[in-house]
Amino acid sequence: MIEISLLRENPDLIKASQTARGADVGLVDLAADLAEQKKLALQQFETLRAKQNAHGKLVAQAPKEEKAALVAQAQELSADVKKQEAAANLAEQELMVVLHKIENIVLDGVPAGGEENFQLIKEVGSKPTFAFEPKDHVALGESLDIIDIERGAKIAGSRFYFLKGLGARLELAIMQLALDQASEAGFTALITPTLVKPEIMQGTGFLGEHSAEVYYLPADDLYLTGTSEVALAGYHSDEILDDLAEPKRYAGWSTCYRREAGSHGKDTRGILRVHQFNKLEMFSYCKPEDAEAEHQKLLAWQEQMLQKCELPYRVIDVAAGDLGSSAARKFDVEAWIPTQGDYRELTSTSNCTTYQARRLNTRYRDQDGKPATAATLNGTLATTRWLVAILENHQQEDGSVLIPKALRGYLGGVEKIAPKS
RNA sequence: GGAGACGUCGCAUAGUCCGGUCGAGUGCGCCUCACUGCUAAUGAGGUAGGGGUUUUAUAGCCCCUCGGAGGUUCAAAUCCUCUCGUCUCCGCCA
Repeated sequence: MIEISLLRENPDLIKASQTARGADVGLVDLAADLAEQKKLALQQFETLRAKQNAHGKLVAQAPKEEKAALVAQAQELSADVKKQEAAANLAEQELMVVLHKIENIVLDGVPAGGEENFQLIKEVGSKPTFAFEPKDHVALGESLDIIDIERGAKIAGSRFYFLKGLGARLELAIMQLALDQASEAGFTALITPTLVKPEIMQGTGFLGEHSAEVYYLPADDLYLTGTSEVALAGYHSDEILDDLAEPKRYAGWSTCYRREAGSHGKDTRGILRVHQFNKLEMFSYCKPEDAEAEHQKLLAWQEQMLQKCELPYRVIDVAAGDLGSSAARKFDVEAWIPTQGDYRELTSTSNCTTYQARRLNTRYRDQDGKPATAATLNGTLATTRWLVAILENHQQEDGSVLIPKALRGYLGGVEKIAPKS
């Protein structure tokens, strides 16, 4: 949610942002009008209520014989107050509906346009060259006997899979490596609930643009989360954090569930796009003025992980139209996938500035001890999808896959995964 | 699943039976000041959040919030309904 005062003070900034996103610019003037109406309605209500309160004190103190007359007056007042209160509430609701539709103000420097208008920031590492025909991760998973997609489909349907043997251990190794790195960097590990109540799903904004993506359990009125960001963002909701001199950093591990409703026919092969996977997510709460620096740090930590996994990658600055509504800027780190001849997203980090925290009412005490809205940022540090990049980039001519050195310690020293004979 | 108790301003509690003098007392914690070789102790004062409004500002005034949502009433922390959460006992079960 954007700041209401911004509607009055700098509507042009919001409009420019909506334009860059290709979002509805008309919402801005509409919201400004509604805000004004709400304010007037509220003031009228407050004036009447003040009268009613003052009168109520008279009633309370009046001697018995005068009470009946005073109560009769009070009854009239009460009716007016109720009417005006209802009007003020209605105005508030109308404002909120429109306000929630306005997306976060994109930061300076974010490229305008849609998905294809991203800006390339850098390319790191060298793409592998193969003297043989490289296999894709599905073929490797099968020949190494570490990914079983057929049986996944048998028991749960398409986009489900089993990780087996060293495949299962490799996934845990990636998670462990990421968790260790995060812990060293000062993150607090959190294993989060993956079922949440409607108001949390709503509050984190995932029932808006992503609602078709979300699994829902009607019998219990609970939602399955598609990322631990939901739980991590809700963690400090309705709280005032005492000390944000240093950002508060959490590393949330959870299984993630996604319906992939809008992606029929896309990435149908393998485990690139699945209904269930594991993810380690970084999440930072910080002062708004520290948010951009924190964003760079999250990005640096992500790159560090890619480098530990010895993967060639590029970093892109995602265009305004391709940002989530909460994000003011987003960087994706994409790994090279040899058999696709293209880069694919392994991590994504968003600076949500105060947008997300305002809606969830997460604040901190500034230098004067006054509460102010915090900024939130999130970024992936590891997911199941990393297996795809690791398997494909590190495959050898003999059909084996070399394990990146940084991961070997988590696999009991195993250096490579060899095909089943 | 059954029975019951509870949810109040950082923490602990009073207030709820019998509605108005309660936006709310006390203790602890914390902050400021005084006293004091230092610390401790003691004394005085302060100590929730949001919104609006007046003012150069300090500050003041008004409105809302006693887990949440409704309702009754001229008036609700207090009465009623629902809901969420916590705890205890019983049952059942990974």
